[in-house]
Amino acid sequence: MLGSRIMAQSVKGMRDLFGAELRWFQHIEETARRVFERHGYSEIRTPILEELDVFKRSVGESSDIVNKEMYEFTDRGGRRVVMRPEATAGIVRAAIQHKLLASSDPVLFYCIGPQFRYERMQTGRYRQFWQIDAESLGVATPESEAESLLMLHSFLKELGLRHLVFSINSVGTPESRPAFHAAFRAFFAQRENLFCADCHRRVETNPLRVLDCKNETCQAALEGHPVITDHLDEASARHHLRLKELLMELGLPFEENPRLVRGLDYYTRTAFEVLSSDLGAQSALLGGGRYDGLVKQLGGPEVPGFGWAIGLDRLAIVLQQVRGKAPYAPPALLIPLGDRAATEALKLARSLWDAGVALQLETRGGALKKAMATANRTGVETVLILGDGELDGGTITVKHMATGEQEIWPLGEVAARLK
RNA sequence: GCGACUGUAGCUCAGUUGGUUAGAGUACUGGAUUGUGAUUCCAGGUGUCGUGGGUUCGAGUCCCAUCAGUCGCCCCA
Repeated sequence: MLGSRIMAQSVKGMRDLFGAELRWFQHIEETARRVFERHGYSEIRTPILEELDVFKRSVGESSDIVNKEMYEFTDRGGRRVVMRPEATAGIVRAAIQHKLLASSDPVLFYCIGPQFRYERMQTGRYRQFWQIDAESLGVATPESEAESLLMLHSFLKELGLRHLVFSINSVGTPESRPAFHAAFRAFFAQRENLFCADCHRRVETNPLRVLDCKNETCQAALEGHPVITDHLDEASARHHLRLKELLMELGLPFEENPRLVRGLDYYTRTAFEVLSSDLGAQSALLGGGRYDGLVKQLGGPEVPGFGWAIGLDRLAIVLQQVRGKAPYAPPALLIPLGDRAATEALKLARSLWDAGVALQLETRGGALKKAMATANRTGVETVLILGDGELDGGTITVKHMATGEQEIWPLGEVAARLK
């Protein structure tokens, strides 16, 4: 008894989803499935646990995720395993394992599920968080990126989000990046005293990361910095130009952000993000990009890929801000009065359920007043009352909670009229 | 990993330089209405004051630790 209070506590950063918030999650997931299937994507569900190397070789050994944020342990068989911190690596691993990339056919997958990162909690940031992920493997064209972004756009549009702007950039290729690094380091050296300690570290390990330092002084010091897109190889430059042309052609709202870089090492060429001001410091609502070297790095053929991930927890917060309550109304409530009606209500409910009608049954057997109060509180729109009078007449009393109006329906018409 | 703040009824919160028996609204239960919901009226439980120590004659209040939450840094979804 003393201990039970302490036990009834979820692990730090892990939460239970239910009620209004879960309604939003469900609505988001249903919308995602509908839109993605319409685009020819199919679902994949990969394991929570992956071999440590899957993430070391993809996300990058220098990244914070791999260095200090992974739930990593040795299982009973002595395997080094990790609870996935992101979805892409596992999906690519699966595609390789099942030889899905053997032909030149594109592989279009989406994946909805929890991810795990051991981090300090903040608004919209949990240690178990949920992502919706879409990956397009096997196509290198800007057209495939436009298609993916178009799908993302209709997904967000159907959720009721407006005024979202895609922020895009190109981070080049591993071959072309050294040219930019050299130019950037030269720029940095001229004014290195203006940058913070973190940036001095970053300029050595990953110069791109200096560009998105949150420090205002550093951002000011970056004025006039060399732009990555000026140092691209010719093919990457054409690719970038073509994508922008397509986005304009399609009327997709975007802005070029030469300081946009991504935290995962595997991105090549196109990188993009969508931010939201409703998320406090955790402004990133979604992000993604191209990863042409990843499949090979994970032991597969040389196959390109493009994908993105959106945070469900954060998306739910934004939707709550702009749309309020989740689009959900509980089904009609059937209230029996008296012992005879209690039996008949179960029979009636069964026939309605069998006919596909959504219905809740009041089984507490208390006063009508109490049942009505519950119905009112939980937002029930229609109440069906079944008492001796109704049973004798083969009817049922129907009350519409919003207006308070009541009417009498023949029992035989209930199924049809409720549908 | 670092910093700031918070923790009192199921929920939202009061609670005076430390002072007796811990409060309001809402929700809950019963009644005015034994077949009608936000309303009104009356009556009533609301609780180990996050947890464990310490200071004190005395701690919801002060100190320490710990757990949890919120918000930043870092990083990302």
